[in-house]
Amino acid sequence: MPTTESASRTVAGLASELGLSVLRLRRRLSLEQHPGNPLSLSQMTVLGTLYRHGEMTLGDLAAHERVQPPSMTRTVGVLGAGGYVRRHQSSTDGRVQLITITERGISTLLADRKRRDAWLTQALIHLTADERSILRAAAPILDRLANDD
Amino acid sequence: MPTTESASRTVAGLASELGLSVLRLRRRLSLEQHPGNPLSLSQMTVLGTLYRHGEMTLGDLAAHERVQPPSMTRTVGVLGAGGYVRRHQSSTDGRVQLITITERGISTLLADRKRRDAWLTQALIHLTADERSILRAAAPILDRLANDD
DNA sequence: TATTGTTATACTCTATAACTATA
DNA sequence: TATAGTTATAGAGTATAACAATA
Repeated sequence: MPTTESASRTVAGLASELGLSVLRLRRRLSLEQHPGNPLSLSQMTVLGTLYRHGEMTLGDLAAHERVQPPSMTRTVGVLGAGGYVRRHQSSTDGRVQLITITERGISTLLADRKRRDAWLTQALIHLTADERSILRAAAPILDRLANDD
Repeated sequence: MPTTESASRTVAGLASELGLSVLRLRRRLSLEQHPGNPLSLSQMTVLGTLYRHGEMTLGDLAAHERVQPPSMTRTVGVLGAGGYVRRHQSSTDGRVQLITITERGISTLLADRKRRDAWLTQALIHLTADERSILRAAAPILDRLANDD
């Protein structure tokens, strides 16, 4: 029976193990973080992206989040209905919808993050400082893997 | 506007960034790895767990994968219909369903992993050796975060 | 009664295809 | 014609509630 350690010695093995780890952790994150949070993890990433990048078109937002436009239309629709984002047409191109995060979106994002990260923070506290350093170094690499073309 | 680097300096910030990174990478993995693969990432993790642990009850499998029993009933049903796993009642407890991976399940698991990991492997190749080392060290830590209580 | 697993049902996130409005 | 976004529809994966069978 292969173990994480032995399988990770090759690049392909690392890819495989990383995929499984990411899936399981993601599942746990979206379950464990939910109670009491008004927004899903997906919705929060959209708010986070808008918070960082400022005004974006719906298409750019979809591309950044790696979802298809109809999916983003829906997500933005829900966020807009809740008052977390605002949309307005571009003055130079009537087809384009520009999306911005509202004050309410920002405060919700920050508050939600706090609550949402509670258990992961708790879990991280139980790691050694070295292990946290590894994760701190790994996070941006994971992000690049998710976003690079 | 916060950046990944600045936000990660605190434990809570690390938790937040890690959560976002994991979500995005997971989304990309399940999209990019799909074409040509008969099994979903979720189904594969079940096969992987059975491959490692050998015979398991449906309940233990659900607990290990962190899903509710009805979800696992469905997943195992699909895998059983495809001939990837076999189920038989416990001889000592008529309520218990014991699940094992079949030869077909094993060969499919190994073959699927190869194809499924193709793009991630490709992405990993573009990293530096140091970056790969970080991920190699991070994978088991992520797994512990996902599985520890 | 308590436990294991199943059935019935519903929700979230995502996709593709077809469409509208604008360029 | 081509592009930006929407509407309609569907599928995968998950959940909760209620149930059946067994302990």
